[in-house]
Order: sequence, then structure tokens, then C-alpha cells
Amino acid sequence: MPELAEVFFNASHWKAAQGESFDFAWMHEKTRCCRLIDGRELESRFEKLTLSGGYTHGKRMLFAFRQGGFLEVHLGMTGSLLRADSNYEEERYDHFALRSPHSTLVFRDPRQFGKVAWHSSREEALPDWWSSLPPEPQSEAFTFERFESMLERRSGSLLKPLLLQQALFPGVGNWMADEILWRARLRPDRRLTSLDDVERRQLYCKTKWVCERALEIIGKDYSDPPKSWLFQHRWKDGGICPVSKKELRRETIGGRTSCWSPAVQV
DNA sequence: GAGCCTGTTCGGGC
DNA sequence: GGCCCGAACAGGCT
Repeated sequence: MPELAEVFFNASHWKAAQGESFDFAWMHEKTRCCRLIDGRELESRFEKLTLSGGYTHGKRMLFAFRQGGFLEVHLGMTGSLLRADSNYEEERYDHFALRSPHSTLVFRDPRQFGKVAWHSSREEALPDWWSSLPPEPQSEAFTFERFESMLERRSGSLLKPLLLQQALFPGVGNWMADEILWRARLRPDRRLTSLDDVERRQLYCKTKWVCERALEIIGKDYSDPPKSWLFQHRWKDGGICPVSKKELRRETIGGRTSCWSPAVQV
């Protein structure tokens, strides 16, 4: 379930190989995930590239190599990153792998909505396009003033699809958006324009809170959030709201399955 | 076998 | 141009 914290957790697997030198790159010959990479070009490029760092921003990941160049990864719906030993043999649904004398870094994705892309660079500094991405909700740069100005021209939007816009709330996905709205006590089908000042402040605070806590809980070791989270109750029909003890409702809003508590959210 | 799905992009309609 | 919706992508799971 790759949203903000799950992405961070997956990235940590590859980050663990920091300092290793990779002398072999592999990609599935029929993969759809590596469209920006030429297979032969890649093999010659990876004669010796040392992993110098791994970064995440929202649902995006960037891995840097000391000799120059960056590998960008997006997990899509079902992607994952693993680190296996150096004699690992590629399995079904593996699309991309890097091998060092110590380990194999694998990108796996059954549904192939994910993406692996290579960005050439001679600079060691992170690319400009990466550095200038909009601030993540859990960062200090994501202030209430910024939140307000960001939403100025979106007054007609429904809250649920609004939260899913990666240009505004990088890293927030379907379950996080539901968690945020439930904690802010706002129905997912409310329009932004209908919110009063207190509700806007709530939406801002709960967005930051859910992103911060998800990273602490899930990002560290993939622990599940406590039972007091909507997360634990939202996946199937018939779930019970942990606050009101009444039934949760599930319906499609903005094209996505949404779960919310009519007794709590107005 | 049918229906559902944690993400993104694209095309069409308004 | 903005916004909304549905479809498409492909396979696992219930």
C-alpha cells in the first residue's frame, strides 16, 4: 500500500545498501515500468556505480550514485523494493534489479503501474526539479499560510479528491485522505468553499498530524497504526467507527472508494 | 467467474 | 483554462 509512509519504508530497503558499488543492472525485457531506460545503455552505465543516498518526497523516490546520475522510482499501486543477497534470482513480477558483490536491489510490481527512470547528471547535488517539489505536509515549510494560498483557487473542489492531488499534498493517498477527513470531522464530499475558518484549520492540522504519525509508525518498521485509527476499520463493508461505535459508510467519491463515519463527519 | 482495488494519466464534456 | 468523470493500465484477492 504505497502512500507516504509505505514509500518511505520501501526506500529504506534500498538505502541500506548505501556505499555499495553496483556492477550489474537488469531489467525485464517486456516490462512496462522502465520505459525511460534503454536496457543496453543501462548495462554499460552500471559497470560501477556507488549508491550514495536515497531520498523520498511524497510517493516519489530518488536514489543517487557517486559517479553521477539518479534513479527515480514510483511504486504505483502494487510496487515494492527489496534488498536480497547477491546471488538472488529474479522472480515473477520483478522488473528491475541492481547487483553489487553484497546485495541485489529489486523493484517488483505485479500490476506494473510503477515506474523506474534514469536521470543522467554530472552533478552530485540533487536535481533542481527534485529540490523544487512542493513541500510535504509533514515538513516545516508546509505552513497554514501556504496551505491557505494553495487552496485559494480551488474553492469548488470536493475535499476527498482535493487531498489526493499530489501537487498539493504530496504523499497523501486514499487511506490517508480518509483518515485525515475523519479526524477533521469533515465529510469527504464537502466542498472546500463550504468550510469555515475553524474547519479549514482542522483540515490543515489533521493533514500534518496524519502524515507525521504515519511516518513514525509505518515508516519505521511497517507497524500497523493502533485500533483507534480509521485505518484499522476502513477496508471492508460493515466496519465500525472507533469513536461513535456506529457503522462506517463506504462509497465512491471523486472516483475513489471512500470510507467515512456519518455520525462523526459533517 | 465477477467484482473490487492503497495510483496516475489521458481524453471528453461542461 | 479549470474541473469532473470515466477509462485504461494488469494481476491478486475475495
